[in-house]
Amino acid sequence: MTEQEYSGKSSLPCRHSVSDDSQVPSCDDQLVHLDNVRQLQLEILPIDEAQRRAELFTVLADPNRLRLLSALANQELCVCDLAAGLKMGESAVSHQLRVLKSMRMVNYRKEGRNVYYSLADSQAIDLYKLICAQFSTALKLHPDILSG
Amino acid sequence: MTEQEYSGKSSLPCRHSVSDDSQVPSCDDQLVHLDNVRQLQLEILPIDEAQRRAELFTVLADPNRLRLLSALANQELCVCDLAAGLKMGESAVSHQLRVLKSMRMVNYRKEGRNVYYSLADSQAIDLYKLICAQFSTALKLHPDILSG
DNA sequence: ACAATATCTGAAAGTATATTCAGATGTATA
DNA sequence: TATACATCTGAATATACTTTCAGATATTGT
Repeated sequence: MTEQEYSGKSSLPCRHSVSDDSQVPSCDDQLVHLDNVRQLQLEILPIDEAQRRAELFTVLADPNRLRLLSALANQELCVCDLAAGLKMGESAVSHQLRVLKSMRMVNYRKEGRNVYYSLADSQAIDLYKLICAQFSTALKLHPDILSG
Repeated sequence: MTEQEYSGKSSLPCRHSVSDDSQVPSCDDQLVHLDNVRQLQLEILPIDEAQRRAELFTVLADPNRLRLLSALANQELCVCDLAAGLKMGESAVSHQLRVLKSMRMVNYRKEGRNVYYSLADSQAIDLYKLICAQFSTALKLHPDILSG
């Protein structure tokens, strides 16, 4: 996850063989290599945007957080019911809800001793719902997705 | 990421107050609480499917892997050009390509000393492309997504 | 005020992940 | 064969993440 300038021993251009009419990128000599790399750098997802996208995927990369979101998709729920429903400790649920809250994916509402959480109305949740829809569609077409 | 049965000190049902006509789930007494939890468990994403989805998101949760995928979206590339283009060490690129390969997200083709990688034609990549399309659409609608 | 309850918080422990380094493998070329 | 090169691999290090534990905070009811 570090983004420091790469300065390892292999920063020199490689010089692998290539046919002239090839569609394959080549680095026969330093100039061509540098041109290819510069061209690549224009097309590649910029680091800061890659970082932002990766942060969203990081939040979605935990099965318990996915289950929390799926539980809240139907109704607002308090911490203790979420903990019981997911068979998680209440402290663990609270920690994970804080992660979701920091990404503006859930809202909370205090009522007496309880705190009710619900899906937020945010851009991150919009994207999450779209992804979920894609998952459902893909799963219907290919029930063995990601396992076969 | 452990999925062991929860057996902590707080597994007893909570008993928070509730109004009778409430849409809010209640756990006034043990029976209602258990019913709610059982109902919840029917609606929540099952653990094994949450695990599978989380594994895909885990692969997407690293900025360098997202950048590798974006580079390969346009053309097949060898390890050294990817390393130069992304300013990563070649060993790091190789390690990450192995992760992508294990999820069947990239193919490789050996040509002499070089190994050319390209996006695979797999269900995981289909889903990745759909997610990318959603990202692009959402980003066009909301340029400040995930940061505002 | 006191006890019980629901939630939150921070530290600790265990696990997972990413990169680097050193060296191994396999290929092309002099 | 010997050298250079591209890639891979495994160990080591550093960082990040998840859960648990103990205790803090806040609210309700006696």
